[in-house]
Amino acid sequence: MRKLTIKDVAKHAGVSTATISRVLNGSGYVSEDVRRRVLASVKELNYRPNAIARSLKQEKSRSIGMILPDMSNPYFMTIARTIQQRLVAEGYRLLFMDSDENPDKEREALDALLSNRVEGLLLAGTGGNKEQLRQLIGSGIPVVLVDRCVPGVSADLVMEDNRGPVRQAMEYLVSAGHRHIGMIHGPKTISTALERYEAAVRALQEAGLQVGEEYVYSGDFSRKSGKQAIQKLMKLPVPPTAVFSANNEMTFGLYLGLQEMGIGLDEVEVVSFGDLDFSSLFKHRLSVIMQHPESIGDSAAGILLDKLLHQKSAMENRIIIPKFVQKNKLSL
Amino acid sequence: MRKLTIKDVAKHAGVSTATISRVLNGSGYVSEDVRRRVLASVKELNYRPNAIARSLKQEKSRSIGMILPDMSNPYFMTIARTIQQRLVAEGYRLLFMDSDENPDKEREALDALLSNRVEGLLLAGTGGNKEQLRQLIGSGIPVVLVDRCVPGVSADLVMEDNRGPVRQAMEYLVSAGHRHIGMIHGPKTISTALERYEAAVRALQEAGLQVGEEYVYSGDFSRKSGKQAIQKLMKLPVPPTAVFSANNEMTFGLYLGLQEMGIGLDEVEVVSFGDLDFSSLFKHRLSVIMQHPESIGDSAAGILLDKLLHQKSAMENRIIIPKFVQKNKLSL
DNA sequence: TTGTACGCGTTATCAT
DNA sequence: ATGATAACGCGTACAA
Repeated sequence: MRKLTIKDVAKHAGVSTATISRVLNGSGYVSEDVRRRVLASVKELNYRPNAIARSLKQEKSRSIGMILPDMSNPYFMTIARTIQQRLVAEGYRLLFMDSDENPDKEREALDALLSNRVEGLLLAGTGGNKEQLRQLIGSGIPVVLVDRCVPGVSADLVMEDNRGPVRQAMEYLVSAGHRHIGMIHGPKTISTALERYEAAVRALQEAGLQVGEEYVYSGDFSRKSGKQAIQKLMKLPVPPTAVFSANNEMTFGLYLGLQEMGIGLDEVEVVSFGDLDFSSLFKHRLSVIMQHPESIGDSAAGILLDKLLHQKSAMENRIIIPKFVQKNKLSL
Repeated sequence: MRKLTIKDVAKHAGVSTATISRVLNGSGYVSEDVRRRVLASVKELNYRPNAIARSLKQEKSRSIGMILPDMSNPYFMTIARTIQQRLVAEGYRLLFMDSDENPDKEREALDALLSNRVEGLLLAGTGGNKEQLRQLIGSGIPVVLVDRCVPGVSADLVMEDNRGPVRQAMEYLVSAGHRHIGMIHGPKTISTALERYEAAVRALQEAGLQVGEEYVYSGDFSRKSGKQAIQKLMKLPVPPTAVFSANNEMTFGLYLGLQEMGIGLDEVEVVSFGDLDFSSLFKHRLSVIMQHPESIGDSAAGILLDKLLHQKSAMENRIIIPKFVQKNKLSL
């Protein structure tokens, strides 16, 4: 089966290529008679327009780039899913890449997307590649930062408030009587990690609690690092009675770690930024700062589409407020 | 910032466009002197070749399509992640779409991918769109079916053996003394669901057990349907003492359902096709048929790349054998 | 070693 | 209402 082009269809239908194009795009006038003949030929030959040629001619790729840090984190995948659906519904295709929290990979992804002339970019960044991002934004391509801001780069932004809920969570822990609170944080190059860290430390200080350095563990948002963290914390001379974990994956790791050490999962009071959707299945003393990935995705896609479809240019910052929920109060 | 083309670079470097192209693609001879000048110009202007034009000219899109049923199922996302990494490493880009187990969406995705002239396709199908798939394969585009075959469509295939492990699992349940075994299956249009179903029923029959219709629930591979299933099963006059669930998400739902009904999670012996990676955290009597999404992804990408890069044409069927593991024996 | 010019499959402009 | 044709940005055969 040879490569089928618009010319073949034109020949088959006995009209010019221009007419085929007009029928397929609904542009210009075409008599009902000819239209039917063309459509018949298209169907018979099973012709499908070449999107690449169309893109070149129109100087529009109809594609959007998205770079997320972790394709195996349900939080990001929910965002991805939401965005994907909205964009496809509007006739865009999504070029979706995974940076793996690695600025180098992120940079490569960025390069690839630019070569493909994406019309817009959605990014949950690693914190690096600031210069490229600035250039990119300067060049007029709409960029929407998702979940995380990139300090020094000003762009549209959809994220969740990190500070407020963390403060609330810490106040809860203190009021519950905890005096030794462990902290498992993410890489400080990532804005969400930094904000959660700062807010946590400040809230405790204001509550009159000193946070010993040995109670703070710097993880990398991975399950594995959460596990290592809790195992280190629980071996302290005075182990923490409560722990704050800065994301869902590390919290998961935390519980796996406790389990492995033979420590009851409900012996430690835990606050997690981000949900563990299976937590009702085991005994815990878990409170969660509930995130809203669907809202994030929806807002981000909405803002991007506004710029793409309606040339909106004002910059938007949408902050979604996560809710602090004591799951143990609900489920046990 | 205007749109930058190869001509601008040529002008800036004082050479012809052909030379620029040669430098950038490492094709043909270019003097070291000129090469340096060109690269300097490229960097200075921050020029990036237009992948769309390149694709058109070369009649190669350098992109691969992938359609998976569920972007929120960790099993599929692990496959996706693996494939994505391998393909990107070889210079391909991955157009990744989500069919949501819906043949209509799958069809749209297929159309979009064909319009984009993907050079290969990876598909975990819904079971529909057979005619299109046959055409597609006939047209010479390498297609690798992933995780699921599509009956009546012959193509390369990487999947896991469904029958063997299920038989093993059923024999285990029977030998453990269970006489009332519930079954939660997926849609029979999906090959994995059908195979698991048939194998389960046959194994029980051969063990001399009649499976009452009321013990069989037809789910849709979703968490929600697993929950509904168990809630129905446990309300039977004689509730099952063991349940077989045909995928990970339904097993998750199963436990959520038990939890909601106030039934101890370890009161029912469960066999799940596909792992629950958090199961060590709660009391269970769970056995798992462990799948190997990384192997699936790796093999699938490998086969596709062989065809793409080395024109291999022989058809391959790779069957991976999942291991039956009694998790309770390990973790409790 | 380098430059000229054509063509990839479309869409859009200008005739008719 | 329809057709001829230029142009989108690039790679490459051919010429020099």
